[in-house]
Amino acid sequence: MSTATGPRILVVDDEPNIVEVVSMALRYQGFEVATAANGAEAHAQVEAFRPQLLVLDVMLPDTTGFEIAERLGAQRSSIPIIFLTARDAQEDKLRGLTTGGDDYMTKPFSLEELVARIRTILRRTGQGSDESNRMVFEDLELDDDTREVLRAGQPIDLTATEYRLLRYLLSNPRRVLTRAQILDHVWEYDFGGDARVLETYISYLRKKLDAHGPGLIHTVRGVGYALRAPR
Amino acid sequence: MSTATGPRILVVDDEPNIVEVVSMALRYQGFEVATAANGAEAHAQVEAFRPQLLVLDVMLPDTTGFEIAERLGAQRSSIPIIFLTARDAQEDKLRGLTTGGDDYMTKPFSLEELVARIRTILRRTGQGSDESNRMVFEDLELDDDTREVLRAGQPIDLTATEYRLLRYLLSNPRRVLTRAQILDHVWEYDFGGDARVLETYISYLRKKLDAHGPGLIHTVRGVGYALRAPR
DNA sequence: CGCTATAGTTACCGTTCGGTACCATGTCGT
DNA sequence: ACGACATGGTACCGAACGGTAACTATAGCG
Repeated sequence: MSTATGPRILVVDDEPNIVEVVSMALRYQGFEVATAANGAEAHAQVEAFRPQLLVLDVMLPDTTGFEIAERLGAQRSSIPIIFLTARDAQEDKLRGLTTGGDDYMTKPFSLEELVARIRTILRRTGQGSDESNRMVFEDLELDDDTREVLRAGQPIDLTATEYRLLRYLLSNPRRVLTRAQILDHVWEYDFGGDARVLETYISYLRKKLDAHGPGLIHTVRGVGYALRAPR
Repeated sequence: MSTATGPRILVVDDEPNIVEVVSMALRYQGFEVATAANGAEAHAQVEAFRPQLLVLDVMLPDTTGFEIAERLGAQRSSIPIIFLTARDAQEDKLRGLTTGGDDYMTKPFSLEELVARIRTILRRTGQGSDESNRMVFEDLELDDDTREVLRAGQPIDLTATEYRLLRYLLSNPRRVLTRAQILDHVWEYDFGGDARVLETYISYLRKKLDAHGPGLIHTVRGVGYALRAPR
């Protein structure tokens, strides 16, 4: 049912591309999304849109994400924030903020990672769905808290990229995902490298997953990949 | 929605950041939290919120924590207080108060420490959960009263920082904790130093813990650490 | 039946990340 | 005041990771 409105998220960034990419991804995930390109718009949108979570670029044309966070004052405690910052920014400033239930990510990030963090925070603050942090498909289980992956009860060790890829596949079981979709979600949004990496990592995943059972990752030639039950 | 209400705690401090950080941490721990920024608000909240414990900054804009404590009068005996004070403040005044079942901490403190003290006091006054003061994971035991740590029955000597770190890990068994989370909880909340310290202390802990058994602290590369059963 | 495009696998290398030993500073107790 | 110990910072090493590339396998199609 498409009328079920998901949690409201406000995305604030002055780079239109980021806003575009992020908000589309979040809408597709069922969130309600509003956007703002500067501090003034952000404050207006907080009033009008009443978001349950903010995705907030630290560097904005007219202010900083920190200032916005401060000016939110009392409401602040009920609106967690995910700060976006350049890779080399001093993390100390941010670190203090994460204790408040906030979090931060360094640009460029993967959308898969962002969605995962949003889900974690909303779950923690009880505003999200009471969905488990656990994804299951056939005899494959993935627990996002412990970061444990089990195939037929057997624990499987995955690297960070392998894990992101598998989680994305698991979040869209049976659906065929195109190469472009997977690259866009699992790799950093500005990844410009060879698209062949994907095949490599699919290969890695299959090797580790199928050591304990028949193949779950199905190739759809000319299109992409899909998670399907083995026959 | 399961709003299982934990013990009610009132946090009083005029620094919004402190209130923010502390109240979020306590809420996450399952406490019900109200806040106040000055003496007037504090008194009002004691009336309205009926907290079972106060976290009370000594220096407030309109009064001092001591005065608030005094004015609470008769109710006082049933509401223990944790005073917060700057490091170099006269600790003599505070020491007298701790005998009454109260406690004090100097800023900056670690959240892990604050939560531990709150738990201790609530347990003592019988208002807390009937949770044991003992944490156990596999063959690892930690007793918060005696500050004893046992691995496979063997006592292990830990320094203060090592102990806080281990306790935080034990309070989130199996869950992967990010570097930022650990630094935020185990080190003082304004710790801005090099995050490498963490690895150093993980190393110390492993050395001491794993002298009596297989590794319990598991590295999740690119993310953080988790307490896991050895396989 | 064989050619071509697409996918899979493996190997390799540069870089990053984590572990540990070592050192400087601070704190506490005697 | 001194010594011992805890804490935090630095440096260096090794391992793991990610991405590229080269080679192999396979499917689709004329």
